[in-house]
Amino acid sequence: MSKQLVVLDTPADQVCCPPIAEAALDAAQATDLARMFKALGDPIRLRLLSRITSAPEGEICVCDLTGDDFDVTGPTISHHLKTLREAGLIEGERRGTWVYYRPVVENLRQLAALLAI
Amino acid sequence: MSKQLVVLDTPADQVCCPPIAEAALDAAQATDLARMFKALGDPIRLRLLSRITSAPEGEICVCDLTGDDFDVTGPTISHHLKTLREAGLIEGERRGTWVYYRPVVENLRQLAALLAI
DNA sequence: CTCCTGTCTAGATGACTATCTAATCAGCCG
DNA sequence: CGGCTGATTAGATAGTCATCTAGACAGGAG
Repeated sequence: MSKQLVVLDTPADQVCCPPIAEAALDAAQATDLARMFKALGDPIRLRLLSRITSAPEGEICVCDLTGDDFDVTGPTISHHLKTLREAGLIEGERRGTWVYYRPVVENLRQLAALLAI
Repeated sequence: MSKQLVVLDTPADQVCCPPIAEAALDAAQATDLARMFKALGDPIRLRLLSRITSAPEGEICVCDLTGDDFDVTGPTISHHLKTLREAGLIEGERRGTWVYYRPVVENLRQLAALLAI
């Protein structure tokens, strides 16, 4: 089995929807959107996302995320990054030795718009 | 043990924070905020919140949420409402026979602001 | 008071998740 | 190639969660 390490998987693209206060979500929309919110529902992932979105260059090296700031092991960080990636909130790219992550802005904006009251 | 059914519990008041893209969240802020996002991370809760926030009167009777739209039992709906309530996203009040829920607007707005990019 | 309806709590169960250690893959350097 | 570092995957385990059924509580009607 030749499973490759594919960092750039393209997931959950373009979900939808007006603000939740305007029209009731249907089940299918809710399922997609809940996947994204669920990914935000962990303190470590939220901090990772914050570090990624606030990176000055628009992206950040994983090597800058595995420092002592988060007191979990490297594989755990990697697991959380994968969760954020599969939710469509970030995307990653390997360049030589290092892997860089950046936010998927339109999906983050969509979540923000959804909560606008 | 005289545990009363208190629908109006006051939880998680006023958490904080500039947009995640402006400054990295610290661990304490992330914990509070993740609790709210986690509550949004379930399709049924997201739909419930949508129904509540989009209710024409600004609130909605639980009896209007336990219909056939959601194919889970009444207690499960009740459980999800409790989760949303304890996360500080909605608040409820009994008036006679019925219980009404309404959104906690400032907390929803806070989440939206947090995701602004 | 007694019955009925609406809503919630309690307890059980199966599924999922966060975390770890160990192992693997990718790329660089000598 | 052989070894080194960065990052991910695999597999195990303990804890959490969504859901159900059964039972309890609140309030109104007879």
